[in-house]
Amino acid sequence: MVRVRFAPSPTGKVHVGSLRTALYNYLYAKQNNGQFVLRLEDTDRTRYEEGSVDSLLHALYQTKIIPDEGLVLEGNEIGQSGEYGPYIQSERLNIYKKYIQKLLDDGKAYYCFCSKERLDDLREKQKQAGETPRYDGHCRNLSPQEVQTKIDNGEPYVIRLKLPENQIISFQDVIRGDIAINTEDLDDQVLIKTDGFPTYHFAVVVDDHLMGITHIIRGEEWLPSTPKHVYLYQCFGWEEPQYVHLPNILNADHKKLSKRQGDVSVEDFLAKGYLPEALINFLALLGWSPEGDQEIFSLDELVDIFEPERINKSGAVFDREKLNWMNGQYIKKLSDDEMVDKMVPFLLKAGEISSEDVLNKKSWLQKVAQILRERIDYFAQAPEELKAILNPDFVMTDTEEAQQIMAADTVPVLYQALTDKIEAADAEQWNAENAQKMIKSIQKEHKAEKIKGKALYMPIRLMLTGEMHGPDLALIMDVLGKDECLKRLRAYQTHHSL
RNA sequence: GGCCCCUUGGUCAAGCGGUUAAGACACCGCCCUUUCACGGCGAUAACGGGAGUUCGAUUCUCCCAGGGGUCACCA
Repeated sequence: MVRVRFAPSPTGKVHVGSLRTALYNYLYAKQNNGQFVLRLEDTDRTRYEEGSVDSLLHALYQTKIIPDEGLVLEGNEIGQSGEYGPYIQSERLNIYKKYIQKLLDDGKAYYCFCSKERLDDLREKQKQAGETPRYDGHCRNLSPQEVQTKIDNGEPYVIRLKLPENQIISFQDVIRGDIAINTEDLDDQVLIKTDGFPTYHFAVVVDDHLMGITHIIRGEEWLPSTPKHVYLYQCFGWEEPQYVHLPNILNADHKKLSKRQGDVSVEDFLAKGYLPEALINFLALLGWSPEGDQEIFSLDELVDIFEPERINKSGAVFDREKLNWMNGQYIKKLSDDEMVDKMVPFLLKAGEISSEDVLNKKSWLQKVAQILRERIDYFAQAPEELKAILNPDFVMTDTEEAQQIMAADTVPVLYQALTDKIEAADAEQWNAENAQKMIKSIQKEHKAEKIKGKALYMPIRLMLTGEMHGPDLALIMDVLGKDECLKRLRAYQTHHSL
């Protein structure tokens, strides 16, 4: 039975790198009919951020990386489900107490009364001497009596792991193979802090074992401390899990992707109108690739073809361009209704449409959405893309080229012809097809003036939208409607006295 | 600095001793087209370096270099 877990800390919004870790865990669990557990590692109360559990759950549920066990969403409430709870580490303090006692009894851990000042001082001296900062074992061999006296005196203490000297600890990583580290290069890690909370290194081992976790799929930054975890498993006589250390996700500068450099949280990407499916698809292929050339995969397909053995060893740069492309692929496949649903919030927020429009102009919105579909990578681009069409108070582009086009002596003729046609048009029959016919008929009727091609379309485009570029003119006219077209034409005329 | 991990085009990557070293994104060019976008076609572009092993190394071994991670009572 495969059991995996995703165990983030509630320290803010969920990072896309974390989402990838969660995804790989999820994929592996699903393809093996195992369980995907969500546990909260909240042993550092100083870093706790309000609301992060909420955003964690929502990020996971929106992207469909839904936990089978542990922290789950029950309706809109956060709950815990499963037989191995509690799944929040701060609720498991008594459990850690029990297991640390066993370590203490076996002489595998010891009390340490060193003050923060002494430790800082020590570290500083070691650094200056060019040595690797490391605990010097000051309290390693205190007698039970000394320990008892200090505890009775109320001296604060931590409990440290008593690492054996000069011993090789080795383990297997599914991606990287054999890894061996000498305990001389490791520190007597603090297991229990002064406040009685466990550190990550202790809690993770106890919990993973107690929760029956078989595979630990996590970020590469944990690789150097894994020997400590392995040693703890050995101390307890527990079966070690399989380790899978994922390569980092990098910035363009090849540094670890960090919050300092733009948006990196799942929430940010979704808020920009990236589709959850696309984000998942992109993340899945960052650091892993299946056989073959296919690149667009649903979550279910990913479950089928995921192979941890094919995960790459080296870090992968998070390429926004490729994500944009992929998201665009997903947008192109959206239905009209889905397009409208996704697009509307962004247009509303930008004030390009009103909530009345949303209620009353469904088919109109669908036309707008169709125009939009092939033109954006993510929905936050929608207002800008549609601005020239939706905003009646657009500003005319004043490039030299545009001015030249509008200075042509065919423009007044064209203006008049178009205005006449539109006025004569049946508002009931107003659509893209008829708009196109209108333009074509102008071309036919003004062969003599050579009003065709660019000289025909570009002035119309400029008069109606103020822009030289944009969607098909007939589509624009359709969306604008008869009255708005006339209004814009006349506005142009009054401003430029044709 | 110690330790650990990594190293194929700008980016993601395939490759697992013998290949004209895939494919995708980006970039550039052409086509489609009233413009832009979409789409289609095409071009440029890579095995970090040095020793081995081998008939033959991108692929195996070692060394070096470069990059990253980690050295907390943070995870």
